[in-house]
Amino acid sequence: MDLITEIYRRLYEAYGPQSWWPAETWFEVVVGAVLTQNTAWKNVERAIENLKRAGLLEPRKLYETNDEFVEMLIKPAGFWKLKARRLKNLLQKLAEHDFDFYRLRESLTRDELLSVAGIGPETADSILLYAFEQPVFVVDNYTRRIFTRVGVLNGKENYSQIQSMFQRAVKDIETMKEYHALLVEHAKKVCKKREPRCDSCALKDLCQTWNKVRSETAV
DNA sequence: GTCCAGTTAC
DNA sequence: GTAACCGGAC
Repeated sequence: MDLITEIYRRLYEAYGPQSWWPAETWFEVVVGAVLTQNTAWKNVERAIENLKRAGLLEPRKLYETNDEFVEMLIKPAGFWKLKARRLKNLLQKLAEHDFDFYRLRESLTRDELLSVAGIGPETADSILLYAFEQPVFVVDNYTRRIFTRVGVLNGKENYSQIQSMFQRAVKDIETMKEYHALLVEHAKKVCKKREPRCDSCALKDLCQTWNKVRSETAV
């Protein structure tokens, strides 16, 4: 069994099903994917709640709202001026498909998303996978951190190289959704940037970083 | 590498 | 105080 599959099994065993993305509608996934760029999810939740209360978590409504009002509502998520612009850019693209879920799911391509200013590979793939059920693996900073520490990556691979590696091992959409969610959970709870909790890590026996520390502190 | 630029964790 | 946060553009 390959390492990628084994790590999935370990994480699933440790954390259980995550049932991602945490959102009620496809459009909430889209908005959340933009707002969470380099931002703690807790702050994104506040921004989404503000949009929801204002009745703007609906594509046409948000598209027609002036930027200043949107900026005010999404402030808790940070980068507010930038992200209001990015949401508008993205909405303009969705408008080309009449904001229609089924039409978008049929015809919205990755290249189209990447052509939108402010939508990079991770945001595009999050939208494709979690909003429109397309089989793409989402690579984020957490994925890089965990697999670099374990020793599968050397830290110099680019996005598409890492994505290819996962997509060779994982084929079905549900596992792709679950795997990324489990990596996020693991990175937040255990494989943290500062003071990782290696002692309680489900991957420690597979992890180069952990084994290095162990061999150096052994008597 | 730097900017963006709010909120929490440490 | 400052590092970190489900990045992307320049």
